Amino acid sequence: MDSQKTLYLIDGSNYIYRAYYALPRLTNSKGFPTNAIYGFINMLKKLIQERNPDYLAVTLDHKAPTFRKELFKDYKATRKPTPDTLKKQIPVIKEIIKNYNIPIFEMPGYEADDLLAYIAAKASNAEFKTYIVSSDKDLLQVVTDNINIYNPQKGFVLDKTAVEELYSISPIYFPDFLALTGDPVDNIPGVPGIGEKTAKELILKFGTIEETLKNTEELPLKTKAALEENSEQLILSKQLAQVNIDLDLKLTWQKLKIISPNYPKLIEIFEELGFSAQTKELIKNINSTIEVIPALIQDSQNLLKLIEKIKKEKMFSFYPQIQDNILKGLIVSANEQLYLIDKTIIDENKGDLEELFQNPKIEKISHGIKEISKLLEYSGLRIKSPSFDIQVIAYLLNPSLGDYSLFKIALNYLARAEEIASLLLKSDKEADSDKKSMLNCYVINKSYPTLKEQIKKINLDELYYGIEEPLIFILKNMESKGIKVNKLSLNKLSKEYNAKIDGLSKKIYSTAGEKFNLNSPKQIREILYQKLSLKPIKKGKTGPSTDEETLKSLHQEHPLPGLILQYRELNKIKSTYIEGLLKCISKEDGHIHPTFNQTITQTGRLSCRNPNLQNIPIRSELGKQIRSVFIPSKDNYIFISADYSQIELRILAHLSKDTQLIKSFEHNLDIHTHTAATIFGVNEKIVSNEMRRIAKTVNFGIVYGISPYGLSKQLNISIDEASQFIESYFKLYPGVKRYIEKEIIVGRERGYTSTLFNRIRYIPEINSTESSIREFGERLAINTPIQGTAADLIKKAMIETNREIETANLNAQLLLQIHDELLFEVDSKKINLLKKLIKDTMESSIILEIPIIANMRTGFNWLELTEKIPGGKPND
DNA sequence: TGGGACACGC
DNA sequence: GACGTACGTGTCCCAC
Repeated sequence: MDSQKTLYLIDGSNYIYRAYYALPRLTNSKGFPTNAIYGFINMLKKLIQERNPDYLAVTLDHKAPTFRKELFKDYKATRKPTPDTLKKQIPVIKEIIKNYNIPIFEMPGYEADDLLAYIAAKASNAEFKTYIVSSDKDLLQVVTDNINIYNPQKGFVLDKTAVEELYSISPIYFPDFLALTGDPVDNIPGVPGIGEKTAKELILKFGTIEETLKNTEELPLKTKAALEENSEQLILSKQLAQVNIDLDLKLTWQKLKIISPNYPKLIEIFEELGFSAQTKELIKNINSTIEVIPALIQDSQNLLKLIEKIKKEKMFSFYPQIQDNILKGLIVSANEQLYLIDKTIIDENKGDLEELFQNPKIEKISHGIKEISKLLEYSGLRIKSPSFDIQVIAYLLNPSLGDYSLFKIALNYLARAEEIASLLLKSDKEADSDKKSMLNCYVINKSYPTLKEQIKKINLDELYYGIEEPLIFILKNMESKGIKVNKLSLNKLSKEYNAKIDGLSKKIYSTAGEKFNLNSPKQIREILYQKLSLKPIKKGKTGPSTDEETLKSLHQEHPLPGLILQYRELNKIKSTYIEGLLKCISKEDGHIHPTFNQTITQTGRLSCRNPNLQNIPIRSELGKQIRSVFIPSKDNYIFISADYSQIELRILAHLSKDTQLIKSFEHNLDIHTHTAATIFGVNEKIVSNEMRRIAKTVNFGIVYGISPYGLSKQLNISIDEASQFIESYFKLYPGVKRYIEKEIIVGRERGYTSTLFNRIRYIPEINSTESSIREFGERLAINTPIQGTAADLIKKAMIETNREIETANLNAQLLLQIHDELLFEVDSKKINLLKKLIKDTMESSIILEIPIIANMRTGFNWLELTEKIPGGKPND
C-alpha cells in the first residue's frame, strides 16, 4: 500500500545518550553544556530529512522509578548515574522538541520502550507503517509486519524478515531469548549456563519459556537442571525484558502529524544557546508568501509624481542598489509601495532628488545611513537631516544586543518576522543583489512605525534627534576627510624598528640560550618557569602568567624578563602602529580614513576601527612618537586639540551633588591633590607625588565602581589599607557614597541605568543570584551613567562646534574624537578665533552645577599637542 | 574560525 | 573557594 502513512517514534532517551557521548564537551559562551542538545537537534533534523515521516513523536524515560526496578532492585544497577552536564541539558531538549511541535510521551513508572511499544501497537491498528527509531536491541520484540526498527546511526531498517534472518527467531520471542541469556546492559540475570545458542534452540523447539519449563524432561540433564534451578529468576527476567503495554494513554493521531515548528520560540532558544548556524538554517527553511515587487520608475515624469507623493507623506524609506561599490539604482518606499529608480533616471533628475534628500521637512528612513550617505555622495546625492536610521535607533533601544543587522531588526520588531527573515537570508546567496536591496527597503519601511513608537515610549526621541542623528553626518564627514599621515617618516620608523627588534631578539636568544617565538606567551612561560625555574607570581587560565606586572617583578631575578618587556613594547609599536597604520593609508589621498562606529558600545561611547585611532600611544616616550606622523592635510593648516578636563569626575560631582566635590571644582582645585590631602590628613602643599598617585587611583576607582580588592590590586597594597582609603574617601565625599547607593537601588528596581540625556542600558546582572555577577551589575549601574553622560556630552559638543564652524563659515574640520578629546585641523590664520570658538562651545554644551573646562592645544603634528602647557596643571 | 593573552587608549 | 575597575580594538598564537 503506497499511500500508507509512516509514523516514526523516536526513542528520545536513546537519542540523548548517543548525542551526549558521541560529541566532545561543547559549551556555549556562558559555559552551559550543549553537546547533547546540539547532537540531538542534528539527529532529529537528519531523521526528518532522510526519512520524511508523515507522523512523528518522541518518547522519554520518566525520572520516577519504573515497575521493573520495583520487581528487581538491581535492574539497570550496573549503569553509571547520568552525568550532571547531561542532566542540565534534558529540559532544554524537551523545550526544543515541544517547539518543533513534536509530541513527547513520558509516563511515571514506565520506560520509553514501553511507550514506544504501546504507541506502535495502536498505530498498527490504525494502519500506520511504524518505524521505531532506536539502536536498542530490547525493542526488537515489538517488530511485526507493520512495525519496524530504524537504526539512525547505520541508517537501516529492520523489518520482521530481517530480524528473523539475523537472529533466526521470531521477534515475539525476544523477551524469552533475553530472559534465557540475560542482558548485562540492563543487568537482567538470565539463566547461568545458557548462552545464545541454547536459548535459540529452546525457543525454536518450544517457543516461550513457559512452554519450555513445562517440557524440561525432553532436555539434556544439564540444561534441565539449569532451567529448573533458576525458574523463578527466569520468569522475573522475562518480565524485565518484556515491554509493558498495559498502560492508559489517549492518542490523537492528528497531534503526531508533522507540522511546522514554533519558529519564534525556537529561534529564541537557539539564540540563547549560541546556535546561530542552527537559527539560520531553521529560518532558511521557512516558506514565505510575502512578495516584494517594486513599481519601476523608468521615466522622469513618474519620478516627479513619486516625489510629489513623498512630499505629501513627509517621509520615505530608501536603500541603494550597489554594484562594484557604485550606485546602480535606488529603491524607495512611500506609503507601502516599493519603487525601483534606475541610475539613468537618477542622473537625469539629480536636482529634484537632491532637493528631496535635503528637504528639512521630510524624514529619510534607512539603515546604516552613514555608509549609504558616503556612497550616494559619489553620485552627487547628499543627504541632510532629518533622517531615521533604524540601525542607530535599534541600538538606542537596547545597546547590548550587539547585532543591528536588518535580519535581526526584522526578527525583533516585525510582524511575520520569520518569513521576512527567511527571505533576507535567502537573498544573501542570490546573485541578484537588486532583490536584496528591495527586501532591505521593504524591511526598513515596515520597521519604521514600530521603532518610531518605541523610541517615543522610552523617551529616546530627544537623544536621537538631538544627538545621534546629527552625529551620523558629522562622523560621515570625519571618515571621508580622514587624517593625513607622513608616510615617509612611518617608513623610516619601520626600518628603525626592524633593526632594533632584530638586535634585541638576538640578545634575548643568547640570554635564554635558545631560539623561541617571542610572540608566544606559552613558549616564554616554558623558558621562564621551566628552563630558568623562576617563580611565577600569578597564574591565569592556561598557566603562570607572563604579563607586564609579572615580568616586572621577575626583573630582579634574571635579565630575561626585562628584555622580553622591551621586546613587547617595540613589537607592539611596530606591528600595531607602524605596520598597522601603513596598511591603512589611502592610495588616493594619503590619508587614513578610520571608521567610527556609533552602535557598538554599551555606554554610548563611539568606537573606532580600521584603524583604531582612539588608542594611539601617549604614555610611553617611545610609543608617543607615533603621534608625530599625523599631520594637517595642508601647509597652512594646524591642529587644534581640545580635551575636557576631568570630565567623568565633574559629571560625578554633578550627578551626586556632593558639596565637597562640587566646591573643589568650583574653586578649580587639583582634584587628586585635594583628595590626597584629605585622605592622608595633610596640607595640600606637602602632598607628595606618591600620595597624589594613590588619590588619583581612588578617584578613578570610584568612577568604575570600586571594591577594596580591586583597589588593593591596583595599588599593590593590602585589602585593609584599600578599604581604609575608600572609607576616608567617602568621609570626604559623603554625597558620592549616597549617590552610589541610590544608583544601585534604582538600577535594581528598573533593571536598567540611564544617563543625563536619557540614554539607557539594561543591567540584568544586577538582579543575579550569583554574587560576583550581581556585583558586576552594581558596578555597571555606577559607571554607565557617568561614562555615558560624558559620551553624550562630547557628542553634543561635536555637533555644536561643527554648527558654529559652519555658521561662521570657517575653514576648520573635526578629524577625530577620542572620548574626551576632539582633534580639529584649521586654517592657521584663524587659529585664535577657532580656539576660542571651540573652547566656548565645548564648555557650554552642557550646563552643570560645576564648571566644565576644555584644555586647548595647538601644533603641527599630533605629538606637539601632548606637550604640557607651560605653567599649567598636570594633564590628568 | 574563535578564544585567550597581551597591550594600547580613555 | 573564586573573584572582584568601566569601555573599546588589534595582533599574535594555538587548538579546533
